[in-house]
Amino acid sequence: MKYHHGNLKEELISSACIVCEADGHDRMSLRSIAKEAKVSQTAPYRHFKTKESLLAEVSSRGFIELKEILHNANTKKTLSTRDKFLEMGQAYIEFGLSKRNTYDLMHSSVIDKTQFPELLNSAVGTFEELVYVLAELNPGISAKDLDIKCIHHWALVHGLVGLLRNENLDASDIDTPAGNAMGLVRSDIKSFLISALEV
Amino acid sequence: MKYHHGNLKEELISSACIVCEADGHDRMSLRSIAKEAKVSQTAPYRHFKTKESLLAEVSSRGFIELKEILHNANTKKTLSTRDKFLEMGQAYIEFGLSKRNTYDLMHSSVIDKTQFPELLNSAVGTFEELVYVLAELNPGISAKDLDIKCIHHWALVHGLVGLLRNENLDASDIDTPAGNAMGLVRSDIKSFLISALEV
DNA sequence: TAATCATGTTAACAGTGTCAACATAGGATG
DNA sequence: CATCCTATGTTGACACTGTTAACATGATTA
Repeated sequence: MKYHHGNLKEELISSACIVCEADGHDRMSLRSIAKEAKVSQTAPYRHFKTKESLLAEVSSRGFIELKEILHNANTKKTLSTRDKFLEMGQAYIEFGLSKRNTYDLMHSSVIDKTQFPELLNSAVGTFEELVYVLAELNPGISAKDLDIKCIHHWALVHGLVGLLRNENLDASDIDTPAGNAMGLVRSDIKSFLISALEV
Repeated sequence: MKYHHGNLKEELISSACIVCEADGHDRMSLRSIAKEAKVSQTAPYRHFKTKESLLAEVSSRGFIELKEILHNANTKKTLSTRDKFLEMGQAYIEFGLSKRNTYDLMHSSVIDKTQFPELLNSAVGTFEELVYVLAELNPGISAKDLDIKCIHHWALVHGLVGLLRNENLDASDIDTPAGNAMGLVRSDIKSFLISALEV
């Protein structure tokens, strides 16, 4: 049996990605993923200074994956620019809903992004993908207005994910206006995006 | 010295509200707030089944406070309906930024809202405040369209809070498009709302 | 007065992140 | 090849966490 693992860092990260999405970042323990890698509970400390820094890596990969997803939506050559934009919006929301816990981590305050430059870059990279398509969609727009438009649309889809993901208002047994509205939107996200983005 | 505290439940809640806002809900320990109330570490369990249920109480109060803030904005009699609506948007965002950690808890997935009916009611109540002003602003709108409009605007301000609060993109030393745009929006939230809400 | 119940207490359990001290594998250096 | 160094692993320990069980006492009610 080898004393050295050989690929521990990578295995810890991918293991953390899986556990984090399965159980949520707050229920993920360093010890459990160390155990899963058949390694002692303190071995991860040779590769990550703290649990937070391992989570930062997981978060970073989340942003990179999201950027790829958005990029794919934005490069479907058969679509018009407007439809690409809509496709991106849908893809974003789908990611937020399907990778629920990872998305949670990505926007969680347990990680101070300013302390992890690599993570900050990944997050910013995601934003850039939105800049591209909005620039194409609004020729001649000023840089400032473009930036603000980006924030606007990013906030909208991000906020919608937050509402659909966390509130659970439509999942409850109680019949409420908010819950019903949420169910309506959830059942036809594309229509909602068309009306909300007004493109 | 009295054996019974007399008002422990209320003191635990208000203490939890303070600690939660100061340190964040994930860094708040039951034991520490029990200690602060000069009571044994298990005393809270006579009033709350779990830590989660205490946090649910904190969250619920957050929603109630937010509802009041929105209601105040919506009843400034000197303002037009449109301005009331804008005022509400600003008030919402200010709450999200100033009561950062409480807002975090309110939208956190550590609490399953469906298990705390009182919390669910508080959350739904906040939504209703938005319904009122939008109904006034859009006379003759169908119930369905009204609901969807609510989701739209709620998602926008909620998403914006999320971006401004968590991303920290503009607080970092790194000069990025996303960071610059965020700074622009943050410095003049009202202008952003006017352009984004298109009212 | 006696009994019951709400509300406190202490002791303990299993689990957590993290650190210090130690051990070894494998590459670099003589 | 022998030696040393460093990266990477180990064990043991610490202080902390939420939570439960068993016990004690204060207040209320029959």
